[in-house]
Amino acid sequence: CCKSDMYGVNLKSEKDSRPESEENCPVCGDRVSGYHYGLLTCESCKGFFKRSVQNNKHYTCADQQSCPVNLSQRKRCPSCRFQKCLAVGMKREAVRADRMRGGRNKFGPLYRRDRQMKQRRMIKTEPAQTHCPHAPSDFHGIGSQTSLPPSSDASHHYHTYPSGMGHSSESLPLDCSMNTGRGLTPPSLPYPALYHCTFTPASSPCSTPSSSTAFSQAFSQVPAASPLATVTPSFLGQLLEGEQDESQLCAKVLASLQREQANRGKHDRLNTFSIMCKMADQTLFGLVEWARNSSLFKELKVEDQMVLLQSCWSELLVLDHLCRQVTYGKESCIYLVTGQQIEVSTILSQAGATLSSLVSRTQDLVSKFKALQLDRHEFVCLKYLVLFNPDVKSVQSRRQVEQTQEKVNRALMEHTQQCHSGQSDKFGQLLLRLPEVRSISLQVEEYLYQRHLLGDLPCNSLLSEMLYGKKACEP
DNA sequence: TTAGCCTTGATT
DNA sequence: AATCAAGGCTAA
Repeated sequence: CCKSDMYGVNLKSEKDSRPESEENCPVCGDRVSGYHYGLLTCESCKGFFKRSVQNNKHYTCADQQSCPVNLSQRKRCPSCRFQKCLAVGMKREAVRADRMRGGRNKFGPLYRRDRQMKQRRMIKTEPAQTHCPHAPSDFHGIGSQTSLPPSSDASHHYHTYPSGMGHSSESLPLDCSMNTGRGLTPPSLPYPALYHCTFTPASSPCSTPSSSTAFSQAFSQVPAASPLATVTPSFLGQLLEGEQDESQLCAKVLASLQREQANRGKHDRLNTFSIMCKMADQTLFGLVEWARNSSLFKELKVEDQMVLLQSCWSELLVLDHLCRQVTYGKESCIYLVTGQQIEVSTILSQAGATLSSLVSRTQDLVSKFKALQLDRHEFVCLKYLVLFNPDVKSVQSRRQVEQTQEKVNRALMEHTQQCHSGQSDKFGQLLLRLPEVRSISLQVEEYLYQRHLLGDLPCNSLLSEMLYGKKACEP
């Protein structure tokens, strides 16, 4: 069968075929040694967390509470390390007050569910049946829950990790113009506390039948109750509070994709491009929600809100993508919002010119951002700077937008100077990247529009609506 | 203090 | 009996 090597992307290098779980510790990136205090972590973070809780430690960060926590620097700032432990979902309650040894705790079932989910996502749906690269493809790993034939031999294929046996069917046969090649590696959640976000009640925006437009729906959503419990003193802190939780977003997107696949027939699966569009669409929903919950944004007239979002949605998507790569992305892989990863080389070897160039440009930018060691504060600022763009035509309260942008700009400047005084002119470096973000986002729009003309774009999506809306406004 | 290895013991 | 996440121990 031709499916094995026709895309030439099946096996990773020898050295990559690790004998154990693919996952890395969400705190420091070290090798995981099992479930500890709520999720898969490495041995050292397990120990660190245990000591911290047992001895009731209260660390203080000597810097700005945004120190990098990784394998080489995890010892540097216990405060930020502990914060990150909590942030990724390690549970204090799992540390025993009575210090009793052995046995199991109440998290046992959680671990089991998590394992099941991970395994399910590794199981592919169906063996690739077509030899024709023109045929639409499955997206292995998504929707497997609902589409897995009960007693199909397919169910036996993926009990081990994918790279080991060279499962050729792992490579996705895709429509020619956008091959992403090799199957996605099983998602390792950035914040693997997936059990936190077991599926949301089916009220997510995407499932709404389209009586009105997606955009107005996104706008008519009742804004989520803002988590105002803790009020951070700093302006930057407030901006950061509005950030959505990546694991929740991930779960939401996965759930929506699974619903979508479930609603389709066995032979009517979404192809990879469509799935990417759906992911982008869901991410976009999240970004609109983010903006709308932001107190700064709420101060604007609704008309201005819509115009601004209409103008910068693709830039926000690009920034969001960049942030995800910088935070979770491994070298040479693209990290999707679902937690899945695609090898860049794979995409480059199979994508057309436009997409290749897009991916390369974006990866270049990722490297630059990584080199600059962007922290979360800075990313949020960039998002705000992009959102509050006073140059957008037909903004009514231009002055207000301008002032907000200046305020965020100042906050960003002060932050970079205070927190990263070592990096001279980090502030300037950050701002200098924005034109490239803009340019990439325009190229994305252009690319999507081309695909739309080819009829490839799923309709009734916020994504397509934004795209057409903007095209309609252009001269 | 850190982190790798060891012991424990309820659950499967 | 096997599993595996708790806590414990100890050299660096």
